[in-house]
Amino acid sequence: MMHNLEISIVKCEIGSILIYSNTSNPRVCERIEFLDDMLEETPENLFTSQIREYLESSRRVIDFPVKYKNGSKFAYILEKLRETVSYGRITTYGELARLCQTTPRVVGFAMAYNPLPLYFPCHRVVGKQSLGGFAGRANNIQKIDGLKWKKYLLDLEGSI
DNA sequence: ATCCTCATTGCAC
DNA sequence: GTGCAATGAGGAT
Repeated sequence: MMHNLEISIVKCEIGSILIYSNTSNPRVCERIEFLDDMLEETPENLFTSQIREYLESSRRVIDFPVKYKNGSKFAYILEKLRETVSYGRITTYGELARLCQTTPRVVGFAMAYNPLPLYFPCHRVVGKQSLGGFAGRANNIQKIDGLKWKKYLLDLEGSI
C-alpha cells in the first residue's frame, strides 16, 4: 500500500504538514496530510519550498508534480475544483456539485478522500450554512482537529 | 459480493 | 422545524 514513500515535513503555526513523495524519477508527490503535532522539519526540497512559500503568502498555486488515481468521479470533482476556484475564493458543495453534475453529498465525499489537499484546494469548499467539514487525512488513522486547519487556511488566504 | 463509512442540500410535509 | 432521497469510492470482512 504505502511502499516506497519518503516523508517531508513543514511546520506551521498550528502543526505540521506531511508531504509523501515517491523516491523514483521523476519525484512526485502522492499524498499530503496535516498533523496537530509539531514535528521536526526535514531538509528543503521542491515540495517543502512550495508549501513554505504558500504559508508565507508568496505563492498562490501549488504546482509541483503529483500522482493520484484519476479517471474517477471524485478525481473529476477535484480537478474541476482546482481549475475553477483560485486562491482567496471559496465555493459551496452545492455549487461545485452543479458544475460537476452530481450532488452536494458526493462532493463532500470527494473532498473527504482528497489525497492532495492544498494542491486540490478542498479547504475552499464550504457548506451553504456552515463551514462544512475537513478530514485532513487521506488514509491515516491520526485524528486531527480538521476544522482548525480549514479555518487556518481560509484565514491565510483572506477568506476568513 | 455485501456492508459500512465519509466534509450536503433542497424540497415535501 | 423534521425527514428523506440523491449517490462515488474505498476499506473491512
